[in-house]
Amino acid sequence: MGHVRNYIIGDVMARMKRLRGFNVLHPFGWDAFGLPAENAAIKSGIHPETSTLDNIAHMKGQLQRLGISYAWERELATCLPEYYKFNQWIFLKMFERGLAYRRRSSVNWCPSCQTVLANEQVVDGACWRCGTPVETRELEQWFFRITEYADQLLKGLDTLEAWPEKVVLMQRNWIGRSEGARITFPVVPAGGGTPAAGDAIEIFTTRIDTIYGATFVLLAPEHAIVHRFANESADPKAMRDRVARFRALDRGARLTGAIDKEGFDTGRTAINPFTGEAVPIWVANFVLAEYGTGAIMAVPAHDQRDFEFARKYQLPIRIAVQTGDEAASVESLTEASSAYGRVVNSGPYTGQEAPAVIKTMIADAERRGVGAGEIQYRLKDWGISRQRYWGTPIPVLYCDKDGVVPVPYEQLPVRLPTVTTFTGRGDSPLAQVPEFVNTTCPTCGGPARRETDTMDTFVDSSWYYLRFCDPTNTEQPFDPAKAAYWMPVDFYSGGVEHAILHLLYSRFFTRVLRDVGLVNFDEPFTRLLTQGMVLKDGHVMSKSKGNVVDPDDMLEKYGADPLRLYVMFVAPPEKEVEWNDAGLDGSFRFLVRVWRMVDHWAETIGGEGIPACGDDCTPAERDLRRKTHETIRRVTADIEDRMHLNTAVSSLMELVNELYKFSEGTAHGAPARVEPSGGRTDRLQTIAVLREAIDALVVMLSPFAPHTAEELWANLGHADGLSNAEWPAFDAEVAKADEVVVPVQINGKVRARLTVPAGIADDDLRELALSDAAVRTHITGKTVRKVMIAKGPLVSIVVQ
RNA sequence: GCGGAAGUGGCGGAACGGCAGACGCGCUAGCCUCAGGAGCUAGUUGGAGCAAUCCAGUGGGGGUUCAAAUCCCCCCUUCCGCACCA
Repeated sequence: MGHVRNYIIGDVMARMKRLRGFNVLHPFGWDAFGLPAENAAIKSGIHPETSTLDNIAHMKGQLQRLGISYAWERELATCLPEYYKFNQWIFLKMFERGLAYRRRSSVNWCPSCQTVLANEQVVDGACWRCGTPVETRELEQWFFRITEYADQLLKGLDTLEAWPEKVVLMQRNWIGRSEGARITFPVVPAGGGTPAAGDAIEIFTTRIDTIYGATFVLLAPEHAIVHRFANESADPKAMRDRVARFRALDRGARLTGAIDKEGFDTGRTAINPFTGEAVPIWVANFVLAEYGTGAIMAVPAHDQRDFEFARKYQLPIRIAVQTGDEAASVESLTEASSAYGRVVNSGPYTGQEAPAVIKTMIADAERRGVGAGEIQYRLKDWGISRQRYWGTPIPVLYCDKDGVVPVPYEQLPVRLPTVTTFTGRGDSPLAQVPEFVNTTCPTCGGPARRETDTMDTFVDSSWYYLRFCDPTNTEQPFDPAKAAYWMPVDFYSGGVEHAILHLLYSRFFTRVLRDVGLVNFDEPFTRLLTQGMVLKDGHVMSKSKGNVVDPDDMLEKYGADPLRLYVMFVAPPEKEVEWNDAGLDGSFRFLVRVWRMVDHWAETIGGEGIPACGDDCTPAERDLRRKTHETIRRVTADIEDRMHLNTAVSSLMELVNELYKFSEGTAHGAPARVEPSGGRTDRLQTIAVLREAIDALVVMLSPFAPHTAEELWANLGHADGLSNAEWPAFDAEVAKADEVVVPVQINGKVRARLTVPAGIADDDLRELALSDAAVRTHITGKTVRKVMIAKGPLVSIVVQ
């Protein structure tokens, strides 16, 4: 149901914009590769291709029954070679640019299933399928160098004015930029003495101003130099065992929660390049190998983690920054103070203030050749290798002579071979297909082996929006000219679950394709709407919870229009909603009410040749016209500017209520059919006013309830369908009220309401307010201090 | 721990410095009906009053303002994201 909501929102926007005269591209594609289909194959033996195509057929039928106006002629499915060929094409472009590369990296490995698991398949540190504790394995994996674009991706966020702030913030945090410095700590040889040139540990810090308080160095267990220290130690095996234990412990504990800070002394020391003193080097389980340099300078006085570590192992603590007037003593410290302030105990820098001192110290480090300013990102390169079948083959082969060889463009696509048995065991299923694996090297003609990993399915979804511009192109992913016409995407909606990965990857791909010369913009999605989830009994609908509301059932029971209308009416799109059948009844009733009302008038006011509304209206007609135009204004703004589709619907409901009242006042029925040529003008005017209101209503209703609206439109005698209709034009002159009700506040409380001509002069209004009977009872015997007229208008009187 | 969002009738929600509760659901009464899980009309925040009207009221407490659901500060609750990022 959540997806259905998303599609309806998009359809309302698309239909509305079409009526507004825009050329709208509203396409649909199937993100068809991925684990669910493969897991089903492992369980049931049905081939992923079969189940995927079945699913597509079923869902397509559902979307069509919902009346979502997709450009089906541009439909695409990522599992088809016509599409994934260009995943491979883009991969090759990335490879050429050094943006796709291979390195060893750790993965989650289930020893029982003999396979690699994605992070989300690891539940509480164990395999989701068999419950076996997950191990870490080092495998050669392909990566996309997204970190190359980290700065651009961060800066680009500032231009995304029509994105929810929340998503921008999440991306900003995810990218995680830190400004700091890389500092070299020379390593003292095992037996003591002067450090050898070039033998040093590099650390990254954002707080170089605290470096005089750096009393030890901490290494990640994975840090390369730890091996060497072990070899050079008295008992290499003992040290290696401790490291191995840390690495294993670390993993399990990370997945379940917090881990205790632990570490051990390597027995070695390094020189703090600022103080010149030798400080101990320890290994600590909380230092991350993947971030920075995998080594840190520990400043226990000013970093809470280092503080806890120092206290636990009785390592020295030294204060280097003072924030208040009084110097704190090391003995009295109960926690680290990470605030910026005045640098103390810091040699020549003592007395200088952050942030200036940070600049000075970095400059000095650079001049002395012991470090440099550096920017670090939390963002890591994107590992795209999956040891799975149902995905895009990575277009690379391995030749004994030529090494890693990209598949030539003219040999694309590298087709996914048909694998018939799925066990879920062993390495990549593709490795079990010799006809696939064994091939010839395009460079030397000798034997070569194909890469058997497939791509992460996020690759598929990182550029599909561009493919819609030119979905049948066989030569390139899309024609740049066509992309330039349609792109970037003006309106993009989806769940918040895509806030980081999908949207970040798409932004990355867009920039890569820009650098390749295929697109001429940086940001793929101009306006983003993150729609809320649809809940049932307070929980996300899911098969395992058994709380799924099947859209098919609702379509069966109510039809598409009430379902569409209800889903739009129940809450603003970005809010999550609790599913409620009773509300759907209400939407159904509303549509019946509209039908009945239009049906009632259709014969009288239908057909061609109804004149435009004239000026000599009865008060009732005048009111209806005003309501009509006020509704046009509100509905237009609600859909186009605010995307508050729920209030757009409620405005339409108000107009319908008004029409019922109007009909009531028109002698309980329709005036007799009046021929435009010989009719009485008052009747003609009534007809014209009704026609204006009902035409506008039907057109504005059509994005929400297209089937009903189309039928009504035809019944009203419009020869052309709604696709040729125009969104009604707002006339400010008509919408303007003749009279307005002005509240009068006395000391902040509304004590009276005056009905006055619109546009009344402030002085006259003040006069009227002060002479009003109800107002007088509240101000007699008191002193009027102030009378002001606020926009609205509204009168505010202050008395004492 | 850090960051973010949100707390409004019995319910979904409107209003986002200017008439709190639009619109809908539910409920109540009346009309129409053989009947109604149909339709129409009216009512529906709490308290006082026959009534006009008055008092209180947007999680709690303070503040800014002629005027606060709306802006600012503190607190409570719920949800979400990140979680040793040096």
